[in-house]
Amino acid sequence: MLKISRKVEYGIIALKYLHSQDSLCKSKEISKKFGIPPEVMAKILQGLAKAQFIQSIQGAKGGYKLVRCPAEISMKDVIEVIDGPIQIVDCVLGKDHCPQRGVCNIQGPLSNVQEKLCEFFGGITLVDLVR
Amino acid sequence: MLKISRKVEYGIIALKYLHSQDSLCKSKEISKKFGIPPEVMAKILQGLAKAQFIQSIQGAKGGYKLVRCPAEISMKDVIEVIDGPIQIVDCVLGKDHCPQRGVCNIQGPLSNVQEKLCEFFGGITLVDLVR
DNA sequence: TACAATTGCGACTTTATAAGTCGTATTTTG
DNA sequence: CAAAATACGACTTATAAAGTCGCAATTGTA
Repeated sequence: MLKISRKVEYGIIALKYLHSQDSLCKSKEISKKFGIPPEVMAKILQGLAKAQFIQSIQGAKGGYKLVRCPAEISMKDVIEVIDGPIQIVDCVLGKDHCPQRGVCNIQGPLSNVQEKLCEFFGGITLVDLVR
Repeated sequence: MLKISRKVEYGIIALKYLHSQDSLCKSKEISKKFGIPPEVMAKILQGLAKAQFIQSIQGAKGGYKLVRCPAEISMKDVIEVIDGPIQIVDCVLGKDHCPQRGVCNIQGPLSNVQEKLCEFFGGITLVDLVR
């Protein structure tokens, strides 16, 4: 309920670590240091690389490094890259055919809340998470 | 992910309905009107009654009615009554023994985020959800 | 050029939690 | 006493999160 997924946690942990290191880090190195399952860590870093928050360098001696300014990485970004769009209820973005369709009295107000929540997480950056 | 549970949705729907009616409403009446499973609706209303947001009257001719001012019912209240405390990650309130214990670099900052999130939902009242 | 170390990707299994169901007791009205 | 409602707890089912496995692609180095 209103939980941040462990993947997002792992992502933030990794981003913070990459920020503190500022040299090439291997996926296994991070997963070992923080007790994160290595396959999971790998996939998260791959996703973050695809989204251009970090840069990946393949091959032996490869690894990842942060390439964006921490002030320009928000929690909203990280959440959406890793878990997809923030959606407090299924109906708001219209994906779901819930039984309340038509009579539901909360869709409008909640879509409003959702928007504000996005702004909330958009306003929290890696800088805030480093403190 | 960051979802509001269906129970909370149902709770908000019911509270809004009770607000709009302002006479005794039966659980089945609400569940029927909004396509909510009656047993689920019943338990949610029981919880809201226990928490003193609504008043329950037992027996034939019984039902529920709103007894608190809508401006004094926040989403945080509703969420916590129905689903328990808002907890964006397990570690923050210390319940969980996560593998990151000790090396985790995000507990402090995230507990801060959690606090702000509580304020966020504490600031949204039934009045806002009626509009 | 072969090998080791790394990232990249997809399918699968397991586990946890949300959601819903069922049965029965209790209260109150007529 | 019967009918209509709330009250409560145990159980089952469905869904989503979390983790595992296997193999391909890339690159440095002996």
